[in-house]
Amino acid sequence: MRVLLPDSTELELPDGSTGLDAAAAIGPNLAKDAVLVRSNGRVQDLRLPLEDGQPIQILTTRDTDDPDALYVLRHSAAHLLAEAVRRLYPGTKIAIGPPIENGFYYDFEFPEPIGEDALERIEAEIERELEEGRSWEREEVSAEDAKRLFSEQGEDYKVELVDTAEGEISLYTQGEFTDLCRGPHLQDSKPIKALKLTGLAGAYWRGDEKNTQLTRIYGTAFFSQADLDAYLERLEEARKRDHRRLGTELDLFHLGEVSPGAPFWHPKGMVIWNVLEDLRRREDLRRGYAEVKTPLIFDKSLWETSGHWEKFRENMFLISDDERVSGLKPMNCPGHILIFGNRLRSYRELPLRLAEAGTLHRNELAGTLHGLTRVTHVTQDDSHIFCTRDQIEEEVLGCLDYSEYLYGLFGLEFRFELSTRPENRLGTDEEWDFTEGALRSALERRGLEYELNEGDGAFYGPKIDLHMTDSLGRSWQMGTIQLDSQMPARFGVTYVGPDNHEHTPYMIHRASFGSLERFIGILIEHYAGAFPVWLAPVQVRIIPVGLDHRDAARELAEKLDEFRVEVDDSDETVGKRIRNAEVEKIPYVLVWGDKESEDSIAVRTHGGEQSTKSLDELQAELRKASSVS
RNA sequence: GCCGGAGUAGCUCAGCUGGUCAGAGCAACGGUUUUGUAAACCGUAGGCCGUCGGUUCGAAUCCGACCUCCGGCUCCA
Repeated sequence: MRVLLPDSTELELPDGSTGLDAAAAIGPNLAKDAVLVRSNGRVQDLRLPLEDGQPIQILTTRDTDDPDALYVLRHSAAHLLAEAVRRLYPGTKIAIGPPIENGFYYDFEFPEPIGEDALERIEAEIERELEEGRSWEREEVSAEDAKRLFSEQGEDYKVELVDTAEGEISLYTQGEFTDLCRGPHLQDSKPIKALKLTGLAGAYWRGDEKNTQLTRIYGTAFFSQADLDAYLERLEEARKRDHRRLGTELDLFHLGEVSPGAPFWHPKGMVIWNVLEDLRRREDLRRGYAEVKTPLIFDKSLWETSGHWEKFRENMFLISDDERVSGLKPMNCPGHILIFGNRLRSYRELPLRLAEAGTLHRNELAGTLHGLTRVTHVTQDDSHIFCTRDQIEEEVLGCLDYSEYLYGLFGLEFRFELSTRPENRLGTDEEWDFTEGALRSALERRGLEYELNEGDGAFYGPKIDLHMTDSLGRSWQMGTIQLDSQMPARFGVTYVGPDNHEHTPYMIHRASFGSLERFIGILIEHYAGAFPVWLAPVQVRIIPVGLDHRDAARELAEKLDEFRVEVDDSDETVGKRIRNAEVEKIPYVLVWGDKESEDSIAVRTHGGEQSTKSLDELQAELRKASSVS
């Protein structure tokens, strides 16, 4: 057999050769340092036979940044973790332990609960394993043998995994520890030069909260101590971007115990909020949305009609007095449907696009709140488009365009997900074929890449969600486009078609920012608090050098009053006031003293760059920087 | 809701093997200084040590419950 090497040369090998054989044929050092084989984008264990005629690439311990090489390293590290836990805590059952982005974890069922201090002990045990050295043996067995092995060991979770496994069953053994595993793995533990256990958490077996909760131990591993140090440093840097921290430092908002999950917006945070609101209002107008406002509180009967009483009551804040039970709205759709249904509608009015930055309240499960990105007081830039079947695709395209335009303004990176019919759903299969097809077709017509999220749609229809990642790598759902063929029918709203008959409209739920709170949280992290001029709460700060310059500084501020300008004439040195402006991340600082005039203003931008500009030049520059789009 | 942590001045944190343990820096306030591109100097004030209960002669410190926050799981915009 022969394989193709990355430099395009061919390598002749005996039939049935493995990746390790290939590496050895090239050189003994390569064989020693090899961690896995990559072929056509697929990774493969070194111990497995190669396919004839295929290109291969041997990854080694020197590929320290390669995600595949790191995955293998961390996967093997997870097995060391499991071995250590089993030795230290007899009777512990092991579940699964995959590599993940930035590390790995392993899930266990401990006989007794463990605390965080256990991590040190376990880490020490892994260090001991590393000093001793471990090597991995791969073995393929029948499902029956695998089940026998694991049931003898009392490893119920592994037995269950064998039952649901597809394809070959393979085992990896290191030392006295054998695990069910598809691989690939390292040859031995030498490449694991740095390892750290990073956390402890509860996690449900197979991700289902109805199952038993296991204890998950998180860790990470690298090919060198320097890489681990660099990773920890990056984490620390990311923490500095955390919007919760910056929200306090920049005096944008605060959260208080008296109203969990409901932000108090401070003046500076409110500036950003209003810039976004203005932007949204302008775009809604431009794109043919009509703004409405609907009540916060609705009688229970409305929620029964909408289905929220049945499906969403757990997440609703309820109010009751002697007279009646009401609920604070968790969504705007019922209100908008009531506006649509308030009088007879004609097909000539469609598509009817109603928009509202509505205040919603959602009583989230304790333990899920998170700064601005997960709140109980949610402000959605919500709109509902009532349209005919034929209009759906065009409207979805319009929503996609809206989202891409908005996120483009901020230079945000995001990804689309298409969620399709869930098991628990309303409507016929034909209906779902049509609605899913319409969303897919709109995505494809715009040439957008998207991930398919099968079975994750709403009970009333499929949806396209826009997802983003925060500074610590957590993924958040932002905007959403949901196609709904059920809600209008539940409310019995109709329009009169050209055939003079009544028809039920389709409804598209669309939010572009998603929630203003979450969006601002993400924005703070995206800019690390250093907002561009058009978003910055304070755009320009003027610092008079001495007492004599105060009046001139105020005059200058007046000439720049189309911008958000402040004069800092506090009794501090110039150096201190500059520092304060830098710490507050104000984009423009103007120092005004004896040397300055309207023809020559000392300009300092955030970060320290200095220049001299005339008032006209400065105004032109600021106008450009503060305009949206 | 579940698992593991944590809650001490406005902020960041020390004190937490029970007994001068109510502490520091920054911020605030007062005074001196009038400043030229990231921190002038001196002083003052500020805390029911998250809340409630228990153990003890004595609790910020030990125990319990609750609240909130942090890291995850689940759920979600």
